Amino acid sequence: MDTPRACSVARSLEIVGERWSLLVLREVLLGVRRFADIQRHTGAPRAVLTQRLRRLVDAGILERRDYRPDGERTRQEYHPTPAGRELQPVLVALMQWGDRHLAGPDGPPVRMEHHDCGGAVHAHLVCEHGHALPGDGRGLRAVPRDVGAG
Amino acid sequence: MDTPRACSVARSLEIVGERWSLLVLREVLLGVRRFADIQRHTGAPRAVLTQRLRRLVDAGILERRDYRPDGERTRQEYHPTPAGRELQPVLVALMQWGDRHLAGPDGPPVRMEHHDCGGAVHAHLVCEHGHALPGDGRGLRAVPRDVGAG
DNA sequence: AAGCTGAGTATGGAATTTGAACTCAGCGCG
DNA sequence: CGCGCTGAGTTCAAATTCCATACTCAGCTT
Repeated sequence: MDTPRACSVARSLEIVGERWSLLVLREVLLGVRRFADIQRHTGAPRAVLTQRLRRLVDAGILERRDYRPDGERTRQEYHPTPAGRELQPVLVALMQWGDRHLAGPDGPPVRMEHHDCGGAVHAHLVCEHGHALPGDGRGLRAVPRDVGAG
Repeated sequence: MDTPRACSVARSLEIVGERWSLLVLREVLLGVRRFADIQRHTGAPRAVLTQRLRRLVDAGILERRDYRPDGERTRQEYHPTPAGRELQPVLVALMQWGDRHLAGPDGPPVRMEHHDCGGAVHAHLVCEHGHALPGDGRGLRAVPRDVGAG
């Protein structure tokens, strides 16, 4: 068998794995809605940003809406869809890894906190029976479903 | 200020955000150690795989070791480091999103389970006081530490 | 009517990616 | 000892993608 492994990680990355995609999503989830602002905050070139936004909209991760600020003409803004919001754990996990391993002398630049209690939020691995797994994934087992004892 | 946002997501993606990097890591975490096998399972071109492996090693995510299978000469194999294992939550989060939103008719191709109890494992958002957040990140608040949005 | 601004398009050169071919080392066989 | 095989890359040209800069277009404000 020399076909690459069938895997949801690969499928997800085909959609959000291109450069800038996750940063665009980060901005939108932070509440930044407009093309120019997203461009400024991410640093993505405009042409690429156009492509990415289109792709994220097509994938059902963002939604493009018209709106009309006072004294301006109709603009477009990008909102997260439910599917887009469900990528939060990916962003939080990436962020906490970066915080741990790549933070500069000033420490993490952004803190994610629980709106209700102010506590720092982390992505944890938990099994359906409520057992917590360590952050390094020890105790985790991958079970392919189309290989082996078929 | 027109500099892009300082953010650990961006920093992490600078290291693991290139094409193939996370798939290579997935393989290594699944126990695939050798160049040719990683190449087969991911589908990455050899030249790119060489680059990515080197970069992951440089970043302290993988470690390259020599070993000697019976009847063969010395080979190299790639092992995850602790920092590499700490990316598990990222992979699990990506996988669960793909499972939910991109699974084909056969359902998810791989299942992550808790070695001790067999229960399905998920990446959850939890605050330090033990409060669980919903998977779509509602109740999550980002607090920048050096930038004001207005 | 002209100017300004947000949201893109157009464009051409630089950087990456790709697949296919090539290299190199060393073990097992004869 | 020389030969072929295999794993782990390296080289190379073509295709793709990325990037910076310049250009367009709509419509509100003056």
